[in-house]
Amino acid sequence: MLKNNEFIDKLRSLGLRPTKQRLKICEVLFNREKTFHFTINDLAKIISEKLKEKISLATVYNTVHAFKDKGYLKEISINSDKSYFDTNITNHHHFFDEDTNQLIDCDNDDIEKINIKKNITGKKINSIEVLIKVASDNQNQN
Amino acid sequence: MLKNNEFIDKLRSLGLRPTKQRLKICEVLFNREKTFHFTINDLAKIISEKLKEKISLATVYNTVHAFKDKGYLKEISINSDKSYFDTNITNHHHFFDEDTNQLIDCDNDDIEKINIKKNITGKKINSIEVLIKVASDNQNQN
DNA sequence: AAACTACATTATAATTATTCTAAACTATTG
DNA sequence: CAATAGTTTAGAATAATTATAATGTAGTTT
Repeated sequence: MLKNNEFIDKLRSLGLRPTKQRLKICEVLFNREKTFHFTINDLAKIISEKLKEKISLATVYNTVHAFKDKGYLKEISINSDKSYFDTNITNHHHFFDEDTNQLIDCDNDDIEKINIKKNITGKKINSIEVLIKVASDNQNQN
Repeated sequence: MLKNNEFIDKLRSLGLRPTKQRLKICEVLFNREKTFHFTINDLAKIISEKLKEKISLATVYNTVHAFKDKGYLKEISINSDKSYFDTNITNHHHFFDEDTNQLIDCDNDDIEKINIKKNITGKKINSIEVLIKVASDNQNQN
């Protein structure tokens, strides 16, 4: 359970002012056992249900994007009409359960190192993301 | 250069009626040397510029989704406000150039086989997609 | 601590991507 | 060629996200 002061320091170190709203959002996002995968809408819903005072949807968007830009959150590549974010900012990959539309972290140790033999000239690799789509192991699968 | 008859046969084999609109879209998508990465909007623009007769945007959506559902197109997972599609339906991976927002096919031989040691129980793996984000190789990179 | 300034928050409007609707149209089958 | 099931269409509807511009607040200066 992180303390408020820790969030204040963290935000300051990122060059973000520790406002009331941002601290609340930190609590919701980072006071968890497991990493958290969410859409802006998920987050807004949690906030509006848990918290007495409301936070404007625009602020939720602003905050999530500020956190992402500063590397405090990670955006995940799945094809979806919404954007997914992840509180786990370490290099890791994902399973995507097509039955339930759920994202599941994939331990880095569970995938053998990915070796890219050829790169685009003049470019450096910023990230390598693997998305493993899974579905229930039945017949008549599409 | 594929002939109209080939598209007609292909569509029939997929259980899709070969309509005038679908055949035009086939020409735009599949009469190319290289595989083609596009958004619906890209495609709609090409159609409206190249073709005399217009195709309704709804039809472009319908067609692309029909093609995708039948496995004649592939949808690519990148984080974006739009969906990207690919005329290359074989198993392959992508580079995403963050400078230009361009998708580039990654030859399967250019990535060593990806070994997943642990899977989700009761689920089968439908696909493994790797997205390698690259950007220009300068200092002061974010 | 008052005043200042740059950054944040807010409600709302605007925009963008996509899906829905229901009427008109057309490919296929008998 | 008539019937019908699948398609196309324009436009409305929805959903996610971004822009706007006024108000508020954190951090700094005096």
